[in-house]
Amino acid sequence: MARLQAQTVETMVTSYGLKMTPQRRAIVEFLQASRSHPTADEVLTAVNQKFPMTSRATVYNTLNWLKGSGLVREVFEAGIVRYDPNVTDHHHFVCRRCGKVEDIDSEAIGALQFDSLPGNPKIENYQVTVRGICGDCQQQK
Amino acid sequence: MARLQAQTVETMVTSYGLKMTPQRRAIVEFLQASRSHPTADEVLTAVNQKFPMTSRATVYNTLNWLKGSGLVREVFEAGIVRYDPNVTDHHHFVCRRCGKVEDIDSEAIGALQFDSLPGNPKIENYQVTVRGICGDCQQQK
DNA sequence: TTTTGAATTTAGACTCAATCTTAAAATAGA
DNA sequence: TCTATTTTAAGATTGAGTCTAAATTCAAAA
Repeated sequence: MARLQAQTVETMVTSYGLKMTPQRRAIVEFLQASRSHPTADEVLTAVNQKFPMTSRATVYNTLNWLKGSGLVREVFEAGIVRYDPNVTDHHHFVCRRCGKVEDIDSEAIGALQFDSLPGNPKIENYQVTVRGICGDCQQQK
Repeated sequence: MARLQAQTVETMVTSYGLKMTPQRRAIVEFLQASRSHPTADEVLTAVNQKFPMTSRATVYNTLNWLKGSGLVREVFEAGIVRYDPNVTDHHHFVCRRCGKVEDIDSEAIGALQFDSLPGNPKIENYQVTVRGICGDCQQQK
C-alpha cells in the first residue's frame, strides 16, 4: 500500500520552488509513520516533541500544501477533520460506536459500474465509506 | 426518491415528547423543498425570510435533531458542511471545479461486493462519493 | 377556554479549529 | 559567504457551531 513518501515530498517541494525545512520534514515523517488518521492537532503535538516551537500555522500550511498536491487526503467524520497519508486508491470503514476510521484496500471492494450519471460528468475517481460496528466494539458489546 | 417529509417530522416530534413550533416547521419545509444541499447558514437565511427573528441556535438545534433522527444527512466537502434532506440510500457526485454536490440514485451504481473487511466489522451501510468535473463545468472549459 | 409546567426560543457570550499578519529567522543558490 | 526569497513563530483574528439564561410558547389537563 503506497503511503506518503518522504523522498517524493523532497522532490516535489523543490520542483515547486519551495524549500525543505526541518519542520516540514518532521511533519511528513510523522504522517509517513502514522498508521492511523491523525488530526491537525495530533500532528502539531507530535511534531512539537521534536521541534518544541513549531507553530500551528506551519502545520496547517504544510498539511494544506500536501493536500493540494494530492499527497495526503482529508477525511471528515463526526465533525472531526483527519489527514490520511495513504495515497493509494482505497476506501474507509468508520465505526459508528468508537468513531475509528480504518483503511479498506480497493481490491476488497470490486470496481464500481457507472451506467450513466445525471449531467454526464467526467468521472475522475470515487471513494466508498462503509459504516458499521468494528470488531472491537462488537466484542465489548 | 423519498425525501424529508413534513408529516414524518410532525409525527416523530410528538412521539419523542418534543413540541412542534413554527420555526421547526419552517426549517423542515425549506429543507423539504430544497433540491440542493444547503449549509446551516443558508437554512438560517431562508427561514429568516418567514420568521425574521429565528436564531442560529434554533437552526442548529433542529438540524442536529433531524440528523440524529436520521431525517437528514450531513455532507462534508471542501471544508463545507451541508445538509441533505434526501433520506433514500443514495450517493454523491462532487464537482472538483465548482464544488457542486449532486445526488446519484443508488440504482445507478450496482450493489457492492464486500469479501471480508479487516477486523470483521458489522457492516450497516455504505456511501459512494464520486469526484470529477460536472457537465456544466466541462462546457465552460 | 384557561391554567400550568415543561420545552423552546432568542440574543449574545463563548469556544475552538483554522487562517492571517508581521517581524525575525532560515534556506538555496550564486 | 552573501543575498534575495521563502518560511517560521506568535499572537491576533475569523467564523462555524455551542452554550447560557431569561423570556416565551406550546400542548395537555382542568
